[in-house]
Amino acid sequence: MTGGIDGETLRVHGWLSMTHSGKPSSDRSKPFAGTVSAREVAEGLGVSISTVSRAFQPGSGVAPATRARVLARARALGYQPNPYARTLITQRTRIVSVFISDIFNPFFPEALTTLTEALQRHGLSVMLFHVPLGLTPDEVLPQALLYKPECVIVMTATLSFQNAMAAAEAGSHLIFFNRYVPQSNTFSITCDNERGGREVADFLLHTGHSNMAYVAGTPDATTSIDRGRGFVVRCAEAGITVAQDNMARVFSYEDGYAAAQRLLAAIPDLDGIFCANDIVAIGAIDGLRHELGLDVPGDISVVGFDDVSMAAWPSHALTTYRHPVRRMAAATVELIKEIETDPGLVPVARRIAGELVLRGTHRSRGEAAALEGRRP
Amino acid sequence: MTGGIDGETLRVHGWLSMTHSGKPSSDRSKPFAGTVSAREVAEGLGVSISTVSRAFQPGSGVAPATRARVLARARALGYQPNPYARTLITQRTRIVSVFISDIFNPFFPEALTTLTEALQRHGLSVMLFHVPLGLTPDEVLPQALLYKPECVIVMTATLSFQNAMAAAEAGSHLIFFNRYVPQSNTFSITCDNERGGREVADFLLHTGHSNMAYVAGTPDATTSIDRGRGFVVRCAEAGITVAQDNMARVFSYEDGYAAAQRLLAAIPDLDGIFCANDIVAIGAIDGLRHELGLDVPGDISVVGFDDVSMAAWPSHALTTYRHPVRRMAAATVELIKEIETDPGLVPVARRIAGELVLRGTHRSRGEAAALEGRRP
DNA sequence: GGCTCGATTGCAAACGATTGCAACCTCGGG
DNA sequence: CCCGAGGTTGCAATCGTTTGCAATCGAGCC
Repeated sequence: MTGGIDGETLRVHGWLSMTHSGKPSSDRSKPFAGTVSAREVAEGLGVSISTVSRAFQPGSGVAPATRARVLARARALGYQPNPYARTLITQRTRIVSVFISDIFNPFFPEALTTLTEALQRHGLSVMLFHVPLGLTPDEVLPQALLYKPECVIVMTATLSFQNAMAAAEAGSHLIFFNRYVPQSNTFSITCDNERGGREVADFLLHTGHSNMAYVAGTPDATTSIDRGRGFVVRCAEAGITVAQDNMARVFSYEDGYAAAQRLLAAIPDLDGIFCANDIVAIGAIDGLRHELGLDVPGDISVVGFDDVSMAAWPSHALTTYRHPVRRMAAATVELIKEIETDPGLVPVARRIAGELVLRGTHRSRGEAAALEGRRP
Repeated sequence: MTGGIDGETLRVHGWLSMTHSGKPSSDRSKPFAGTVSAREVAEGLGVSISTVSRAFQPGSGVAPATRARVLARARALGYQPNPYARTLITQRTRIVSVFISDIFNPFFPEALTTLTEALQRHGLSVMLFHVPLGLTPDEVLPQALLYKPECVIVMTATLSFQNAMAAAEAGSHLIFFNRYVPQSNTFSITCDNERGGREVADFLLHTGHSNMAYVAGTPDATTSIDRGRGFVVRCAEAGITVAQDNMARVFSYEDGYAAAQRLLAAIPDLDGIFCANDIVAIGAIDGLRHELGLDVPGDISVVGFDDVSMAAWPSHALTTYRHPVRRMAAATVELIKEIETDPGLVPVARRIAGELVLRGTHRSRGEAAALEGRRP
C-alpha cells in the first residue's frame, strides 16, 4: 500500500476533456506529439545529438561532466531515447513475447504475472499473445515474430517444427515455460514434475496407501505425463501397480469429476488418487463426495499438484505439491541473461523442485491402518 | 482442435542444436538476421522500394498487376514491413498497453485473455505490464509510455493525476476496463454494476427475502461500490434496509469468510447475503457452513457476482450475476476503432449489462415462505 | 498529330536514434 | 617549443520504412 493511491489519485472533474477543447495537451492525432527528441535536448546544451546518445550508454566515452549536464536536461525535458529508432539501428528489441492459452487453471495467471513482473524488472517488455482454444500457436506466431522479440516464451501447447524454425530464423530464442518439447533440445523451465510425482508416491506409500490411481490431464502435456511417470514408477518400485485414468481431454474440473466415477466403478477399493493438477483434484474430490457419497480423506485420499490459492481454502484444504512459480520466473530471467551474454548458449532444460504441502485430503498412517479393508 | 497439434508438432531430435553448429540458421547474435527488407523484394522485381511499400497499403496508387507481383514475391521471401521503421515514420505504433495487478480473482485472467484475443484479432499488439501489490501503476507507467501505445488499458487501481496527464501528453488514450475514475471524464468499459446490484435485489426481494446484507470488496473499488449501491437502493425502495459489511480489504475468499461470521454475529436472523464478487461469496458460504454450521441455501441465501468458472462447480453451484466479459472486450475494441477514426472523441463511460444466473445458493419463493420465522 | 490528363512509378527527404571515424583539444614529456 | 597521446566530441552514414513531389508513360480527345 503506497498511500499515493488516495493522495493525488485522479479525481479532478473533467480534466481530460481539456485535451479536446484547448491547448493543455498537444495534438492528439499524433501519438508522438509532445515527445522530445535527442535533438531538442542537444540544442539547448550546445552539444551534438551523438553526445546525447552517448550520455545514455554506460560504456561510451563521454566526459563525466557532459554526461551529467545531458542527463539533467534530459530529465527536465522528459526525454528518453525512442525505442523504435534505437531498435532500428541496434537490432535489439528488448521485447519478449509470451504465449498463453485459454486459462482454466489458476496456476497460469499466477505464473504470468510473476513472470511478467520479473521480466519488466529486468527492463524487458512483455508482449502478450493469446492462443485461442482450437488454434495452434503457429497461427499467432507470425504476428509475434514481426516485432523480433529477443525470445518467445511459450506457456502453452507446442509449436510446429516449421514455426519453431521460423522463430530461430528470426533470431528469437524459444523458451518453453512449464512445458518442454521432449526430443527437441530447446530451452525450457519447468517444475521437476517427475520428482514431484515421486515425492507424492513416497508420501502416499509411507502413509499406508496400497491401491492407487493416477488421473492424467491433457493427454500430450508433458506436465501430466511426467507427474504420472514419477508417481507410477515409484509405486512400481514399491511393488504397487497404479491404475491410470487417461480419459481427460484437458486439465479441468469436469475431467476430474468424471474420472473419479470411472475409477471407482472399476476399482471399488481404491484408497488413494493422485491428480495431474489441483483443479482436476478438486473435481475428483467433488465427484467422490457428491456422486459417490464417499468421504475424503476418510474413505480415500486425494492429492493434487500446483498449490493454487484455492487449494488452501477450507472447503478444499487440498493436500498437494507446490509449483515453484517464483523460482521458475527467476530462473527464466536468469536464463535470458545468460542468453544475452552468450547467444550461442546450448539449449538446456531446467527443472526446479517444488515441495509437498500437507492439508486435509490425505489420511495419516494411523487412520489408513485402522481403516484397512473397511470397504469391500 | 486443429489437428495440426499432433501432425507436425516439434519432435525432431536435436533440430535446434543445428543453429549452434552450422548453417541452417543465420547468425544468432543479430535478432534481425535472416530478415528480408523491402529492398530485397524490390531488387528482384526491378521496382523501387516505394512501390513495395505502397503494395502493402490499401489505398495507395499501385497498378493492380504490380501489387500482385510484389505481394507474391514478398510472400515467397517471407517479407513483412518492419514495424519499427514503420512506426518511426508514421508515428503510429499499433500497440496497446494493458495494466494488470495481482490476480486473486479468476475474472481477470478471463478478461485479460478475451481482451487480448480481441485486440490481436484487430491487429493490435498487447504489451502487458504488471503492477505488483503495493505499487501504483504510476511506477510502471513510464516504461509503458516509452513505447507510445495508442492506448493504455487499465484493469487495475487508478492512476495519479500527474501520470494520467503524462499519458495524455504522450498521446496515449486512457481506457479503464472494469473500473472507472468517478469524477474524471475518461473512457471506461464496465459491467453495469449498479444495475446488476438492482437485479439481484429484485430477485432476492421477489423470492421473499427480507433481512439482507451486502458484503463489499476492496473499499474504493468502483465495482464494489456500484454493486452495493444498486442493491441497497433497490432494497430501500422496497422498504428494506440492508446491513453492509465494509471491512474487507480486498476481494478475497478470506474476506468473505470473515464477513459472514461478523454479519451473523450481529444479525442472527439474516436470510440473504449479496457479495461483491464470486470469490467473496464462496468465502462467505464456506464461513457460514464451516464456522457457523448453517445451511446454504436452507438457512440463508448467498448471491455472488461475476460468474467465474468455479461458480458452476457442483461444490459451489453459486447463484450469481454474470459479468459480460466477451461483450466488454468487444466494446473495448469498438471503442478503440472509434478513437482511431476520431482522436478527439469525447470520453465516455460505457456500461454493459450482465445477467442473473440461478444455481443453488438461493431459496426459491416457496421455501422462503415456508421457512419464515424458523430461526429466532 | 499534338496536347492534356490520369494513372504509375521513382527520387529523395524524412523519422530518431547509434556508431565508426576523423577532428579537435589539452597536457605532459622531450 | 613542438609533438604525440589520450580523451572528447562532432560528422555523417545507417537502420527500413513512408510519402510528397516530380517524372514518365500511355491513351483519349479534338
